[in-house]
Amino acid sequence: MTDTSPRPSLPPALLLLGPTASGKTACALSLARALPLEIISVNSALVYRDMDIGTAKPSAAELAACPHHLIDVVSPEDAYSAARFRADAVRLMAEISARGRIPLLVGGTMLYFKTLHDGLSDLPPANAALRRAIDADAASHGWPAVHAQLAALDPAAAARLAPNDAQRIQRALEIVRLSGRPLADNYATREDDALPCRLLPMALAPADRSVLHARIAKRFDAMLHTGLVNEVRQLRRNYRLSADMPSMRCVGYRQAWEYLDGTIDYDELHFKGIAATRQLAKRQLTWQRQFRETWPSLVEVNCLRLDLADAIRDTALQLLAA
RNA sequence: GGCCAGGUAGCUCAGUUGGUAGAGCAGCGGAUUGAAAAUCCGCGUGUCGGCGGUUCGAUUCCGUCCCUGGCCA
Repeated sequence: MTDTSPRPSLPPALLLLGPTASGKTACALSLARALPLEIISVNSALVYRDMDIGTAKPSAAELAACPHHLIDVVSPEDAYSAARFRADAVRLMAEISARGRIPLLVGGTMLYFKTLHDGLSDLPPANAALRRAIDADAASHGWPAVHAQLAALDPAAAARLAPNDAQRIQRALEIVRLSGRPLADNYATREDDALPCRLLPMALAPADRSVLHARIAKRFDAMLHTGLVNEVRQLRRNYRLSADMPSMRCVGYRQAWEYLDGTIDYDELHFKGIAATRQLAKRQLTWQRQFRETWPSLVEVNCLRLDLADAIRDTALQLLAA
């Protein structure tokens, strides 16, 4: 389960990862024309229904061109998770392989890819009531105080976290309280659901960051012209949403939310939306550098080359033949 | 053309009672186990508009020129 090296006994699964705006969707559709694929989306934003423009969700025609999975599977009011992704992806890979087709896992949520490659520990799931209590505590005393509480319960866990890392402090405290054991003990027990496929990973990376930045700006402009603000207006009307929900923290949606609240003006929406997207791309590329070092079989392709779709198709065919 | 206010980091600005300067944002690097498009950590030398002058020393004071904005002609 922690190995991407060839295991001929298992059927193959192609992986295609890359930063936002690197051309993953087009490559995936091109691959689907050449191979009997089903696509599994590896994207924490595409899971949300009615969030189409800001997530650059594939069009209805594109979705119809090839079976897609893990798109539009939850309400914007709900949370998805890395663990749920892994379970869903493992099940889907097995089902698709059993149909005699090849799973293509494509997306930019790098933690999700990591859960496939490295697996997860057997941890207690999120507990809404406990999280609410911790949030309330942090609101009145500050996260450093919550961090100090964690330090009293589990010094080693606290030592690994910055006093302001709200999300991880909350999760660590949640795990320690629910399990009654230190975080390290929890991490030591691994889930034992082995992958049903051998992973053949491909990555898109830009040879020149500034070109990716230009694409990001152009695409965000297009989203605004296509009606991103109106999409968020509809979401606010049709769902019971708040700014701190995972769906409304997505790039573009957070800024559109602030714009609709009147906190920022249109120019700021434009600037901050593009900046947030660039920052996302940077974090994704940091993950990819790490994958490059730890996944010996990872094949990287420059996403700025003009014959990208052909290059990816050829790479995939080579990996499958090997 | 005259008067006034400005010209300091990629952007918006602070500051130095004369000892060559610092915030926010952007950017860059890193971390990342059920919220991850999240969350957090680290990184600031820039002819302080140009040229002269005063001074041991000028980004700071003086002169002059250039540029920007406003008001008046």
